[in-house]
Amino acid sequence: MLFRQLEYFVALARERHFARAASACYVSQPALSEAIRKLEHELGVPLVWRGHNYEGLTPEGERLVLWARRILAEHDSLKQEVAALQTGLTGRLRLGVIPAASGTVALLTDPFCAEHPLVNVHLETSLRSSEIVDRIRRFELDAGLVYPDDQDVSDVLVHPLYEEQHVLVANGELVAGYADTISWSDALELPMCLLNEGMRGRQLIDAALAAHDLKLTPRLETDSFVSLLAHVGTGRWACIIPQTWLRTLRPPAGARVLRLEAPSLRSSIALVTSAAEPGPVLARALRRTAQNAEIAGTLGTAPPSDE
Amino acid sequence: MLFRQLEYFVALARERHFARAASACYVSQPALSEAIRKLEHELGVPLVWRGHNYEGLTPEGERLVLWARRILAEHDSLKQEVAALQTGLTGRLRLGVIPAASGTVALLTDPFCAEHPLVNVHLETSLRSSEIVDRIRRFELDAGLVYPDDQDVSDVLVHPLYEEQHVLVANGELVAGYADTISWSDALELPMCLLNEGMRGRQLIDAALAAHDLKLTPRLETDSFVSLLAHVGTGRWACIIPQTWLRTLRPPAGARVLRLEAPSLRSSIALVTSAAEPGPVLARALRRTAQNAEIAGTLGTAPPSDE
DNA sequence: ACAGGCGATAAGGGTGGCTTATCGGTCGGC
DNA sequence: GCCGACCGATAAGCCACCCTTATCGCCTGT
Repeated sequence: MLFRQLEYFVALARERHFARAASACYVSQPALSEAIRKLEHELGVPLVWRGHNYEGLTPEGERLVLWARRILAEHDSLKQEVAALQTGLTGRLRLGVIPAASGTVALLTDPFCAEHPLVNVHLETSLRSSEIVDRIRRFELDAGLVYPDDQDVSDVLVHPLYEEQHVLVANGELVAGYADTISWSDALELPMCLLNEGMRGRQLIDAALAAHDLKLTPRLETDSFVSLLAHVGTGRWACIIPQTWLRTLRPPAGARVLRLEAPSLRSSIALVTSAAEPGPVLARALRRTAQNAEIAGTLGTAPPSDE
Repeated sequence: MLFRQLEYFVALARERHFARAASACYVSQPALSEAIRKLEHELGVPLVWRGHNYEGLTPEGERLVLWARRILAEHDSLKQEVAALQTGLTGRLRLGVIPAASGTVALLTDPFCAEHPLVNVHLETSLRSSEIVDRIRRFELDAGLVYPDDQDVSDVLVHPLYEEQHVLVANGELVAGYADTISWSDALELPMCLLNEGMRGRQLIDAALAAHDLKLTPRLETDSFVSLLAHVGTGRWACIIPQTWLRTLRPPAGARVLRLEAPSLRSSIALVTSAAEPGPVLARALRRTAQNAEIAGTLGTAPPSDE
């Protein structure tokens, strides 16, 4: 059995299409077809349901693809680790980040890159926590920043980094009557833009409101924190975002930041990595960086000022 | 990189000799030499110190061999698991057993073989606990029965099975004056044969005696429980062995079994398996058997009678 | 000095995997 | 109902890789 066959097989499981999988592996379609056939022959089991199209994996195939992904991941880890012994860490760190942490991730990646100048970091910042954890399990990502709550964290290592606390951001004139705090019910009176209902950051807000028997129907919904702040920047909108956003990015000109009355919204952000032992060097190095980076300290000292 | 290259490399690390490693892999010596060379070229690091003889592995090589063993073990696990889905469990379960448990191991292997008739079980019963654990870490054994005390059990799963308690076995005439108990100091008066000083079962006895400021210099030492009992069978010797031996094997004709006065010698026996996740199917199945087999119950009910 | 052991090198041969070209079969659109 | 597009299997040829045997260079022990 060859590593190449396992790569082809994993590609096929991912692409669900022989020709696409072949092209993803930079080989011709017959080459991939035959490799799969050889694999099936060697194991003595059909791995793929063969209709006239690809029709999914057999139970044996489903089982094999888990092992294959693991073995290929360890194959990568092996190469990276050996390479690290001579030149220091190299290679690519694939990091999945929930949008809420797309600003704070720099507090992690920046010291990491400083420590390991030869490592290439690839970020994906539009993923949901569950997608990130799944892809770490499939060894398609090395690590992720997620909301660990409500996640199935079996088979992954969870390393809490900091707690985010939500604040209201609005143009100074819209909230002229408030010192540095605003009640939830007053907040509802403002022209509000929020994240989409499918997003966890929004669900946190909805849940907090529901606890007060309040409900918010924002005039504008978006999938991006940046566009939230951009709307605030027009002077006619308010939004609710994690305060951590304002420590790493400056609030729009003219905007003020108000704390929301208790119960404040808190949700923890964690670094997750595969629990496979000993796992890829890069993930280990990232965990080490996270321990040293004092991220909670950097973010948690004081709420951002609105000067 | 091919699985075959990793196999060759692991064989070389084990045999410490190119020609022997090649022969162990059923290939010619140049084939193995070139495969290693290719591996080094591919990784861009020397893996083997090249003098005129084999001179050990470089740091990178030491690191690689750990990964290689792991990957090859997972490769095996993969094949076994896929095969198990169609025909039930098959393959070979490699089990390392300390001599003290070479009788009781049947309580585990027997139900296991009954449950999984297609599995071939290979026992090695002359290993020390530390050797067993090391070889499990190197994926050369699937599981073992060991004394978990004093062992470094990182990277392995430990599953306690039962406690052994030592008893004295001697011909009836030698111990005619005793009911069913004998003191340690009286025991010293008997012509005693014991295990070698290097063996854990002997060290337990020496430690217990040392606690009473006693010391035993047996007339005869051996590395085998069977030969101990054989000497007892002559009628002129006494020995001290775990009682569990007498539940699975009958004591010699004419022999009597006496409990030793407090503090009784107790030492636990555990099943250990690799902690690699999810690990080989066979090891998982063996753990399941161990849970169901009620071994402690079977052995611990009452001390063996000497009828 | 010489023999023997060890690992590297050389030359040749066979297998296996990759390529392009083509086929058989199914499905969707007109 | 037919035609075309798409999908995966098959065919034939080629190349590369890996294994073999034979030999060499070097060191070591006697």
